[in-house]
Amino acid sequence: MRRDIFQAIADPTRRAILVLVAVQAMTPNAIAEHFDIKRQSISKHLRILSECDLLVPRQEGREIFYELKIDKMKEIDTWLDQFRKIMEESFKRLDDVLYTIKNKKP
Amino acid sequence: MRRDIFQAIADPTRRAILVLVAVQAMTPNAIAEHFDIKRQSISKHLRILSECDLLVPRQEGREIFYELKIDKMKEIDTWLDQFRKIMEESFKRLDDVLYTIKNKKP
DNA sequence: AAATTGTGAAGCCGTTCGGCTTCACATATA
DNA sequence: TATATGTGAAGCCGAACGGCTTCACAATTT
Repeated sequence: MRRDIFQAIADPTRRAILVLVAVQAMTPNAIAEHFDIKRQSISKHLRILSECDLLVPRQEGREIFYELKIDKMKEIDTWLDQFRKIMEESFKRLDDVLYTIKNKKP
Repeated sequence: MRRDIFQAIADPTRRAILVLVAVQAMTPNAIAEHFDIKRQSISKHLRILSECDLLVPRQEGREIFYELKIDKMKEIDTWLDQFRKIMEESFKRLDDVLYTIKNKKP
């Protein structure tokens, strides 16, 4: 089964859960109250998010609080870095071109 | 049909296509040569990426070059911003707590 | 005009996904 | 002990996905 962060955040419900939990760790029931979805379905999402290490469960008596692992979110940022670098290179090449044109002009 | 950037980048092949095209605009055939996948399947991915405005086709004679629209990638970055802000707030609150503890110590 | 090449669209098939319902188990409360 | 509550797991179903094959069309080349 495909299980990576990108597949995990592909679902809008899961993205909403992440935002919710980012503010404050919550139990499955508390999370479900914010959606028009049954608790069991939320649990499925929580399992996927946990398997991807985006969430980590913390037992407290008979309740389980799900907490965001912000470090894992950085992996997305790291992936975006590729494009920042590539674009940076492009602009640099463009600058070179412009520089060459400018210096050829006189 | 679900069609947003997050669903688009959920597929590893599509992520690879984006990286490839980021460096240099390419035709479907040229892209397909980098994968062990039929050209037609690549075309499907290109259609999805185009529908999400991550790529834009540029006709040149009978060839079509697909180009990255870097601006669209920024939407992912914008989404990540939520978490940066939330985390910032958390640290600020933590700082407040530490500051209070420190000042109560006299 | 005829043949070749680049591309997209349609349809098929097996797999995955997202929701639901039902059941099982562990913890807390009476 | 008996009951209520919080949670996860399994199974079902319809929809979507990712790959494939085949076909159709437009632009180029001969």
